Amino acid sequence: MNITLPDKSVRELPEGSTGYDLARDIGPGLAKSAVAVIVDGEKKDLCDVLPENSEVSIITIDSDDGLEIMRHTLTAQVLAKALKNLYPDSHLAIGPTIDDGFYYDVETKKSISVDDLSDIEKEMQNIIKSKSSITKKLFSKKDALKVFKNLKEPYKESIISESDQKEDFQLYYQDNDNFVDLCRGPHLPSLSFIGSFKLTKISGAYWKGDSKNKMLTRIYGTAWNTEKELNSYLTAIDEAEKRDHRKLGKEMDLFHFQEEAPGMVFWHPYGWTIYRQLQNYVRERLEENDYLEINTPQVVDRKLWEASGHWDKYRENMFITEIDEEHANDKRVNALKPMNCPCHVQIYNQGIKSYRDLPLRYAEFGSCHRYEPSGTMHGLMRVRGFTQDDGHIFCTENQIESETEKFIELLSRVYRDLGFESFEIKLSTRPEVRVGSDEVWDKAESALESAIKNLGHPYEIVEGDGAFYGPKLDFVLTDAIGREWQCGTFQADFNLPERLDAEFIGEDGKKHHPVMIHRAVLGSFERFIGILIENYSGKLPLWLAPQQVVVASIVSDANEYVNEIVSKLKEEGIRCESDLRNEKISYKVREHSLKKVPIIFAIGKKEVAENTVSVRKIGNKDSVIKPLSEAIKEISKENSI
RNA sequence: GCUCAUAUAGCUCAGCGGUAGAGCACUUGCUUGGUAAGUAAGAGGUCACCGGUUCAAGUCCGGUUAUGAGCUCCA
Repeated sequence: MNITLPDKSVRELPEGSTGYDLARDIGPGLAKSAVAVIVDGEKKDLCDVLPENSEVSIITIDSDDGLEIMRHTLTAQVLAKALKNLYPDSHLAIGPTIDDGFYYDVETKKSISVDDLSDIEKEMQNIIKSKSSITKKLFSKKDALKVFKNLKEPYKESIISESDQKEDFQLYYQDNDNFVDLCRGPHLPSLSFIGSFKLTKISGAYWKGDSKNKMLTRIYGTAWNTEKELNSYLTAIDEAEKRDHRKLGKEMDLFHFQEEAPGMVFWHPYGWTIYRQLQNYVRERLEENDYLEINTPQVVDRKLWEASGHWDKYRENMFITEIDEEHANDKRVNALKPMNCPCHVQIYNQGIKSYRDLPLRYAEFGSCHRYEPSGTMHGLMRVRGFTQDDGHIFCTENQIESETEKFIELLSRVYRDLGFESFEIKLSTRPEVRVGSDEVWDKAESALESAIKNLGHPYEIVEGDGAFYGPKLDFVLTDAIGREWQCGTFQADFNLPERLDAEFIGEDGKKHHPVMIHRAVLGSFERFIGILIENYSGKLPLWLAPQQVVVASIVSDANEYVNEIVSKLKEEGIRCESDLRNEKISYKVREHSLKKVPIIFAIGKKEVAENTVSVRKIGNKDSVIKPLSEAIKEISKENSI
């Protein structure tokens, strides 16, 4: 039979040849490192018989596909077997690969904890030492079910019985052993290909990801071809932990949380300075873009939430308050606003609006509260009390496109200024359940899409992921270590203006409902500041840094000059402090460097005599001596963006 | 909300049945030192909260709250 290789060359092999035979035919080196094959685009085991006239490429252990297969074999054949050896009464569920590693879900009688991981690792090493080869057999549905019924593996049974497949269930075996795993494969031909690995964490996970189902134990691990790669991965994880905003927030004295107000931020002076800088910056951009800043109540009667539909659909996420009878004659039920939109419509609804008033852009730094489930909170990233850089644009259908363009331009400017050079756009289109006619949806979706196209920005369409009230754009930025954060959003809404009776008088003299666009660039100040801290590892750009300059004396004779410098810097609007403590300069430098102060002035006898400053910038080991006036000029320049 | 873990001095952590410990930070003394930790002394804790076991509980057990890692959720 003839097999076509990736370079289009054709090889002739005897009937019934396998991927391994092909590899051996090409060369002994390849045969040694081959772990699987891709047959007509599908990954197959090396032991599978190749079909006539197929296109085949060989996966070697050192390729990305090879690594993934190794991780897969490690979890399904080694971790699973180790678990069965150590906990014979456990039931195996599934064991897929993920980025950088793998996990296995298992149900155990006795709960497994992190302390058990090293024992499990040891058992895995024992299994790997056997260097067993892995073989597979094909079973019919009926026979496969029988096998797993005998093995008392209900999850495997359920996978098989729910499959549409009738024949060819693949069961994998190791030498001289009764361990069996059901798997779509492919697997390594032998355990000798397993590289370096480490079990990393343990947690619960619902069977099939459904919170109604039983919770299983999930064991996570990471695996690499070499010890070196494993170590550099583990180091990278440590580095990421070092920039955790919760840790840096404590070290830099930015904010804290406490038990009495879970999920609500206590902003310290330095943290609040960052917040204010960011807010001032956004406010300037909003003013440039013809937004009108407003402010609306935080505690609002349930009647409004009933009218907006939130009471029905969102109540379990709302903080509800009751006013006690001592304080009010009739008992009222209020809710802390989880969103600003209904309140913005109330402002829109004051007075009659004409088509000439549109588009009307309201913006609010809206303080919102949402009762997030307890397990979902995470530092500044997911909180219960937060402030959105929220805005609502009331416009006609015809104005959606130009408003979209204007918004994307605003957002790109903001992200660029904040240090995020690129972002992705996701366009979510109509879901199954929705309000509004198809005609309106057609119009809105194409308005959003052509706005992005006009600006030449790449985008991705997510079919059916729009809200029930309209299509939306999501903006995802990438941080310094490659993580993605969905921050900006732009959502057309055909529902709320109608529900809350927002109207305008059109050119035809008749009343119409405007389209309402919900939009945010940062999303929430709290979360965005968390992202900024992590992106910069706490070393914020000068204009955002809470303390911009610390002026530290080297000898106490310089104290007077230090105070003079501080007041001059303050006159220039530079945030600075003096450090006159009775400590050595290296001690002061170390301390302020750890607090990520961007600029340290060290002032000794020489500087006093020459009216200069010794400037040390964060990240630099060297300092530069320059005249005070020059130093101030440079900092002021860098400070204005 | 679910699973597992954690909660001891301002911070980072040790102690794991016999009436609290380290390093750093803090205060004071000495030191005036040139770019990432000068030195000595001192002060600082209802061991998250509530209950139980025990002659005796940070220490063992149960509950509550918060936090962490995941899962689920984020109209």
